[in-house]
Order: sequence, then C-alpha cells, then structure tokens
Amino acid sequence: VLEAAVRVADAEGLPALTMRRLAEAIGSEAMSLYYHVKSKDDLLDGLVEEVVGEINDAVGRLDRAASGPAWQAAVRARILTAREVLLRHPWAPQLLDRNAANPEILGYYDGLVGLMREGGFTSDQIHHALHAIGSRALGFAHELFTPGGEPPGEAEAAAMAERLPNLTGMLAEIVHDDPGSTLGWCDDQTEFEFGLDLLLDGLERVRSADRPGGRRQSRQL
Amino acid sequence: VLEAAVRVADAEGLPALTMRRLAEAIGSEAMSLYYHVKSKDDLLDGLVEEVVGEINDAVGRLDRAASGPAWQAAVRARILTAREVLLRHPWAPQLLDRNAANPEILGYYDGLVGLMREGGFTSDQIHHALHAIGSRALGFAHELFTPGGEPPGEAEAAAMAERLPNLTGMLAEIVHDDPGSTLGWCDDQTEFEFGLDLLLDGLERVRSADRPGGRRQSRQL
DNA sequence: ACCTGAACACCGTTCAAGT
DNA sequence: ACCTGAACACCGTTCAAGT
Repeated sequence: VLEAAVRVADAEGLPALTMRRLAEAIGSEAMSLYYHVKSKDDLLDGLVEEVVGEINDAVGRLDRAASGPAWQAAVRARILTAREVLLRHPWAPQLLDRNAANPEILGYYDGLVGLMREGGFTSDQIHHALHAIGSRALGFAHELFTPGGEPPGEAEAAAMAERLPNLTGMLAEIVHDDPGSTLGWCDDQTEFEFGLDLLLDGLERVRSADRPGGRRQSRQL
Repeated sequence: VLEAAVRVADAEGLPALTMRRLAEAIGSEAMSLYYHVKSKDDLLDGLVEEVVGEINDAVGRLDRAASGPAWQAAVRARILTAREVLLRHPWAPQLLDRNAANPEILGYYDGLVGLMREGGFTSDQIHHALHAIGSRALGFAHELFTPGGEPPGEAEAAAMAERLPNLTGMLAEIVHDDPGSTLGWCDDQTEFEFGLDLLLDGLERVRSADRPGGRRQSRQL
C-alpha cells in the first residue's frame, strides 16, 4: 500500500499523490484507502517511515568495522548513504521536516549516537552535535535558491552588478577561474560534503578539546 | 495587500491563509485578489519577499562598524538578526525553501558576501561557505523531530531502552546532569548558535589556513 | 474483513459581467 | 482601473451501504 504511494511520488511528484490518483494506481477504485490508512496525514507519515526504513537498510549494509575511534569516517559514511537514498526520492526531504518521530527515524539517530559515544563524545556533546548537524544528519540540506531562469541581457546584467556588487563579483571570479562551467557551476554533492566535513571536523575539535578554541563553543559545552 | 496576508499567516497559520479567508480579512469580498496577484503561488512568493525585506530592514539597523577583520562577529550578528525576524513569522521558513530568488534574498546574500570578502575570503571560499551554511544563513534550521507526545509508561520506557540503547542512554545522562529540565530540555536558541558557531569557526580556520587541517577540506578548496 | 457510490465542505481559478 | 457572482474542476473526508 505504502509502496505504491512511494512509486507514485517517485514517478509523478508529491502534488500528484492524491487519494484518488493513488487509488487508481493501486487498482482499487477510490476511497477504499481509508480502510488501510486513517487519513492523508497518516499516509504521509507512513511514507517517511518507508523512506527512512530504506535508509536504515542501506546503512545496515555498510561496513560495521568502521567505528570506535574512526567515528568521523563512520558518521560521514552513514550520512552520505542516507543522502544517496534521498536522491532517489526527491520529494522526501520536504516531507521529512513534518517531524513525525517514527521508530525508523529514532533508530537512525540511535545509530549515530552510538557511533559518537564509541568515538569518545559525552552525552551533552552528542546532543549538541545532533542539533548542529540538523537535517544534514539524514542526508539533505535546504538550498535556498537554484540559479534557474534565463540569463540576463547586458542591460540587466549591468543593473544587477550595481545593485549586487559583491554577489556578481563573486560569480565573475568563479566563472573566470573555471570558464565553461557557467551552468551547473554548483556541484551539489561536493557542496554537501564540504558543509558536512566542516561540521564533523569542528565536532572532532570539540571532542579532543586540546585547545580551548572558539570562545562560544567552550562555554556551551 | 501582502501585509494583510502576513497578518493572517501570523495570526492563524499558513493553512488558514486561503484566498477566500484573505479576501475576508482584507474587506474585499472574494476573488478580487486576482487583480492584484497572478496566482496563489505568486502571492506566496510575495510573502517571502515581504519577510526577507523585514530581515533586510533589521539588518540595516545593525552597527555598520563591525566588518573588515571582524567578519565572523558581523556575519553572526546578521544571521541572528534574521533569526529574530523569522521567530516572529513561524510560517516563513516553510515558505522560504520554495526558493524564489527574489531581490530581497539576493540582497541579503550580497551583504553576506561583502562581509566575507572584506574579511579576506576568496570567491571560491565564499561560494562554498554559503552552501555550507545553507538555510542557517537566513536564520533557521530544520529540526527533525520535536520531543512531543505524552511521556511513556514504565513498560514502554523499558522496551524503548532496549530498542534505542544509545539514544535513551544519552537522554538519561543529560537529565541526570540537569534534573528538572525534562521538558524543554532543548534550548533552541543555544542549539542554533552552537551549530552556527561550529560552522563559522570552521570557516575562519579555512580562511586563515595556517594549518592544512582536515584532509577533505583542503582538497576541496 | 474489505470495498464502494454518492454526497459534503472546501480549494484555486476562469470568465463574463458589472461599476 | 477595479471589483464581483456564478460556475468549474479538483481536493480530503464521511457515511450508509454493499459483498
């Protein structure tokens, strides 16, 4: 039942996932769904459970050996695995922050907590770490805008350069260093890993705590 | 027109913001709205522009002096200011990642880029940094679950401890260290600042680059 | 136990028509 | 230029009724 819903969402997107459309895809005629599911909200909750279940399956297939002191590599591998699954279900992130605390999500986090505990973090540190990583822990981050739209003409480009000097300057330099990359100049995977490593490296620094480091950090832990 | 929509969303939430309800609030009788706005999507785009405009106004009132080498404090102040505005419009984050690249958002980012450029970052570094900070740049992060729901009974607690040993262990330790904080044990503001500083401190480390540091970081910049 | 048709209240949106 | 009523296609959901 839920699997059919996942297929419809994968193929036609989340807006197309209507009760009538889902019933059609399932062969059932119309509102028989309400026997299997309490409401549409209930169905959506089931969907996220399904997807996170798929993540947990994939995580389970990872090499168990990498834990203990190698916490950073292990956590990194898990999160990138989660990301792979979510890339196959582009509608899922949008659904994931309706924060239904289902067993699959809790199980996923329990695994992360375990890795970090073995790695030498205190409970407080782990708690803060989970908040800091946020939605990235499950393999996605909200991009705030995609470059989309048609390229501006000369006049508009000049006006834009005046209104947004820093942004256009940055773009110009990046394009200059790497011409031909005008579209698709953002490698999502690279950017995601950069942000993730920035956090994980920072957490490792917090854990080892050989130097007091950032002033606010040490206060809060 | 848009201001009325903001008021309705503030007062009754986003789901209550229907064309008919908005028309009622505005005094106009029903579908006169379609003269002022092309579609509901158009209206929502206008809403995010309105909110980010409010952020930009608040940012403009910040102390201009703090820039140059003090890039980190300046960026931090801007982002926390954005967060203050968004806390007054809890429905806005949800709307913000429908990524409409409106002038207000671009202007906000242009300001951030300017601060980081003055602070000594290269264009590539700034580009990666913006991706890394992600939605946090505008003052919000997606929490993946809120503790909600009624506390479990003894039997359920035992079952949960078995299924989620690491998570329950972490919670137990935290509660032990700070009893009486069982509910509301997550201070959102503190957690947000911790995650933000983790990123900003990491970026500062990347900028100064006195030590090669994390292996992946240096490769990607 | 599982499914169904008709119906209800509600959407966003169109369109021809009013001033 | 600005507003409006009636209507359309579509939602999620209820409910009494079928097997």
